[in-house]
Amino acid sequence: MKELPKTYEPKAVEDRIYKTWVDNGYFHTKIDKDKTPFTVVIPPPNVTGQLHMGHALDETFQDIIIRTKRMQGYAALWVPGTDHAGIATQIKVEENLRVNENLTRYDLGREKFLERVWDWKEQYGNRIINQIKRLGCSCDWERERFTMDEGCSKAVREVFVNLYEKELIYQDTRIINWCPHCRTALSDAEVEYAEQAGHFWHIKYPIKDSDGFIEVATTRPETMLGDTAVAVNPADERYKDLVGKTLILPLMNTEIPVIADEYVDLEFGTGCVKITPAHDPNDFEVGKRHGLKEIRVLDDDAKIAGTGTKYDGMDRYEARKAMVADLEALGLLVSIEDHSHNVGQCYRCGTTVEPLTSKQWFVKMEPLAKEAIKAVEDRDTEFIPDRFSKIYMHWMENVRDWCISRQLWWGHRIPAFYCQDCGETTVSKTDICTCPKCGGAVKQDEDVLDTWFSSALWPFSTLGWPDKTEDLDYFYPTSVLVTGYDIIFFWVARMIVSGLEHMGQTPFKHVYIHGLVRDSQGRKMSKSLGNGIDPLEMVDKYGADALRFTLATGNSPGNDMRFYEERVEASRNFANKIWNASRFVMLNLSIDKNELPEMDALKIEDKWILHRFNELAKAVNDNLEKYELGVAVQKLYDFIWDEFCDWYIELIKPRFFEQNEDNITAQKVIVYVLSNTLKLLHPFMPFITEEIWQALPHDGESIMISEFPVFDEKLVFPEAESKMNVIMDAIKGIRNRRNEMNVPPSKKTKLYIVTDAPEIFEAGRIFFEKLASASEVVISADKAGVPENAVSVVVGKAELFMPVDELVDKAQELDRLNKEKARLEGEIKRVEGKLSNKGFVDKAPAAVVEEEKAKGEKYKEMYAKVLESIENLK
RNA sequence: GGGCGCAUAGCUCAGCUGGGAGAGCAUCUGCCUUACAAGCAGAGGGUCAUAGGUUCGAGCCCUAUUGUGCCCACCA
Repeated sequence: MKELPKTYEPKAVEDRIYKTWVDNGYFHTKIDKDKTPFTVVIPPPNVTGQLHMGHALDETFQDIIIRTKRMQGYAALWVPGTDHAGIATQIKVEENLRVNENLTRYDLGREKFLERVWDWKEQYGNRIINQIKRLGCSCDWERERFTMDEGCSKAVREVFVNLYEKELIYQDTRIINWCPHCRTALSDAEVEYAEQAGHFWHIKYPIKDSDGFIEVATTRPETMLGDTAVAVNPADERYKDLVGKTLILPLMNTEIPVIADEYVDLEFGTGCVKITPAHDPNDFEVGKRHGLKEIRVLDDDAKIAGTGTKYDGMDRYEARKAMVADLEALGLLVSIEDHSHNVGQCYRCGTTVEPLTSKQWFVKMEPLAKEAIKAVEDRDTEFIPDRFSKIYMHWMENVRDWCISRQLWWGHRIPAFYCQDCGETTVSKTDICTCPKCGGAVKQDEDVLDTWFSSALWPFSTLGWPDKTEDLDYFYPTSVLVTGYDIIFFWVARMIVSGLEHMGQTPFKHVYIHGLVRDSQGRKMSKSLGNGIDPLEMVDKYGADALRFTLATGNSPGNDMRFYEERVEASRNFANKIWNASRFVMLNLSIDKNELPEMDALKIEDKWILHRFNELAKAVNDNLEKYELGVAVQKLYDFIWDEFCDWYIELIKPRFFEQNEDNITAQKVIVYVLSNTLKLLHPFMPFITEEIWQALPHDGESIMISEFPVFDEKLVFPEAESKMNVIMDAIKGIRNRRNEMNVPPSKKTKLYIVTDAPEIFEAGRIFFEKLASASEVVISADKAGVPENAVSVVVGKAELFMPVDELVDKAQELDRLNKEKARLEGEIKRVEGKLSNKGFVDKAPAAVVEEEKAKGEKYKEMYAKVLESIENLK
């Protein structure tokens, strides 16, 4: 047996073990008709950066699930990959270009620029994959995918053409969200709203051929250049006579009508709303209803343009300032109120987005959403926890058409071709050069698709769709999707839509939603705050197992978690505890097979630990089945530390240090329990469990492909359990008593056990010597032999006495006994109260009633003993 | 404006379908006991936010309230 170091050194084992797993092909999942498939597709990390704690959490959960299922005998497939992350990546590369070479993408041109992005993808895509590997993730690397690889690109075009042909994709000029910094359209989901302090400007719009005017209130005076009407509520008595009149639009000096529309709120502002159809979503709708012109006054950089005024060329905020000043000079500015309102911001760069009309491509959502709602209603897909299905439902029910075109270069180019001659639009799965209608030259649409368009296809594009592959047939639909609540709308919802539409089946049975990882103060980890903790740094310092354990523990689905280093340290300590317990086992091992001994040879403590282990196996299986990962791992922790290490190892030490038959039995039991516990723990802490398992007698090549333990009828020993509980309670009672009296462990005392259940205590005789500092154990039915000067401990089924050299302080002893007496009186009263309650006895389950009765008996027994002790003391 | 979380020991959080409140860290006491001081043996500390209700029985279910966080929403 090689000498094992006293502390576990993850660095020395992790890379080596991971390599063996990969080399032996354990991660690669083949189609196996004899097995049930269990499929997980990874939420592909963006190729923009590096692994952060959120990824670590996400990957850890997935790996726990997939490793469990693999050990349970499923054909468990975890498909890895990365996302091209359109805007995010393009911004990064452009930034890089600007800083290093002082160039813009326009300087390079589309083709050259895209080469640069591919270089970036190569570098950072690989980096993040390597980081995932360091966490120990058992992905099938032979199936690694990228959202812009050939297959995924093919899927994207297939979907685009299909939807176009079904008229579910269309092109139209509508009001969209525009990010002037990224210079692209955004979908509604990509806009984040933030409360901002602003103003309400009250402005006079003169009435034509009159010296009267209408007062409008606006938060965005600069858009007034594009006003094409002023609206009032038709029921508003104040303005009834003005409807149909003409106003002179200040600064522009054009004529605009006063119209009546229900949209206007009588109570709000002045009751008169300036209508700017080209720059406000509501006004756009009002404009449609009234046939108003849409006049765009802001260009793609959010500068005033095309108005023919002096404001042309000014930035939107600069123009606002200038215009307010001019209005004031003209005497048309009535007042400025403070007013805070919601402002939309680009989710990538934070720039205030501009609603404006633009020609874009859209997905018609309503018919698709219907199916997606039904799928969740019918529970074809279930959210864990369930409350997220409500959030999903609400979004789906109110979803608007999805703007999918982006004015970027990095992404899937829209497969639409415009004829230069006849103007025909052709949407095609393959590139075309000539117009199918007139034969003229065509030009492909310059724009690319929303990055989420390709992500939406991920569960089936990664399995080979649109080709009818065996993989697709076998592994689709996937089993569970693990992701954070922050991308339910972006991703989960759209995958469900796509899966139903193109595969006719929802893409996953379960959606396991987790929360965000926050810092110790509950703040979101972010680069700008500098409060992020690098998961790789934690792996370096404490090991991947410790990090994984930390992330899996004390966490429940859907809830955020706070992360701080001390927790990883505690996890590392746990790993070390396992290491040392195993070291102890190995240092004392003479057997070379892992097999249970004959049942007849088992001693009480063996039966107890086997029984406890068996209960653990059952619980862990149950919890994992219900995705209660945090509960499962907590139970493993408690079992290993408290029951296996602190009790079982201590209990068998006397046997271990003697070379007899007993010793072999103990060895067999401990090897069995340890190796099987390691199996249960393996999905959570893959490296250390493998390392130890390999060193123990074992069958098979690797713990990761061994069988996951389940409940075993043979290992049910309830009697041994309850007897051990009596013994352990007695030991704890003695320890407690000795500690109270400041008796050092080195000072052994004789122990008298007065009991009417001597067989239990006989079986535990040696434990009292080793674990309760007894120099000698005397078991008897009465107190005849117990010396005068002894302190007592009353436990279930027995009274224990320890003679001490020092004189016992009678007053103190009496005080303690009286307290104990009062406590027991309380307990007895409570139990009797319960048992005399007819409702309880009649309605509570029999087992619960029995339990109460047993407790009552025990307390009464103890009470009698305490009374007796008090008598004796007097 | 609507919806959804959370409120449990000093701190961070578990607590699975209702059957006498738990962990880690922190604090206090004693231990280098031949696996582990990254450890061992003990201890202290909680009217489970508040008020009602259902139930034989509520941290858990229902209602209301307070505090706090998040998501959604076109009030210019």
